[in-house]
Amino acid sequence: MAPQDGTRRVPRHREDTATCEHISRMLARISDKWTILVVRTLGKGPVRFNALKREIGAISQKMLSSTLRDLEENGFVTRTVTPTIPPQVEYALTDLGRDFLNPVYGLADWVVKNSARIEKARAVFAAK
Amino acid sequence: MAPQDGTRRVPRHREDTATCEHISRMLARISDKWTILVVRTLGKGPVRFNALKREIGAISQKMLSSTLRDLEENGFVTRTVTPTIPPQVEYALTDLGRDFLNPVYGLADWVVKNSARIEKARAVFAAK
DNA sequence: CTGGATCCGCGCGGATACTG
DNA sequence: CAGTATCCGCGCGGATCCAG
Repeated sequence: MAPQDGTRRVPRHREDTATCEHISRMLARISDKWTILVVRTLGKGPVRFNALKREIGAISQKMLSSTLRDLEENGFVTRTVTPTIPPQVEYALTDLGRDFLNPVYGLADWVVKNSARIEKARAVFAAK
Repeated sequence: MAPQDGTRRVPRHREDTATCEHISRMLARISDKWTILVVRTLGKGPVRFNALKREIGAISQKMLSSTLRDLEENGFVTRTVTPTIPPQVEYALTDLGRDFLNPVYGLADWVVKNSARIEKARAVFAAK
């Protein structure tokens, strides 16, 4: 990602518009207010539905199930049902899901490292 | 971002919930359907309002101006007005904005490289 | 315990008209 | 040219109720 050669570190124009929209859709998919929190919690290991809900806290059951369904649909999460009584459902990250965490954390690290700069910029702007 | 030591490449639990929500907010900010497209276009160099609009094509002027205002507020973009007649307004990325492109492209690259895996997973899920 | 079904308020984003 | 103002439809997400 970082430049290995001597060129400027300004990212050049790499992808066409169609690809860029594809990326936008992907970003929209992961930034729907809950996905990151869910994926991060699943990163700690397989969890059952209500444990997951308790861990996250603020999420409604509707949003949790729909978020998990999306993640499953995209191949980031597996859903394994044990048909006991009461039923038991465990969610876990797939290899793809764990792999996905790398670029996401790359972005997360950037946000953490630069939040001061952003806050400062926001303060400057607010003082206009 | 990639592990330099010998540990597993599975991302560990690094941030607390507050930080994670901060990141989610940041992600929401950049994935609002237009931000990536705008930032990417600005990455090619300073552009004036209507040129930007023409370049992107599908965006409405309301969304373009509000997207630009958000980017300016967060310190990713500068807005320079030349009070001629007719007026002239140029938008350009700041250092922070260009720097931000790095993790974004990191994620973009991942999406490009793994879109086949995702599409395949979606196909498998659709066949359920 | 694990959700689906339904209702509803709110905000995003598009369309249109107008201004300096 | 570079926007602001207004209206409006639609979908996200919360709350609640119900089912296997």
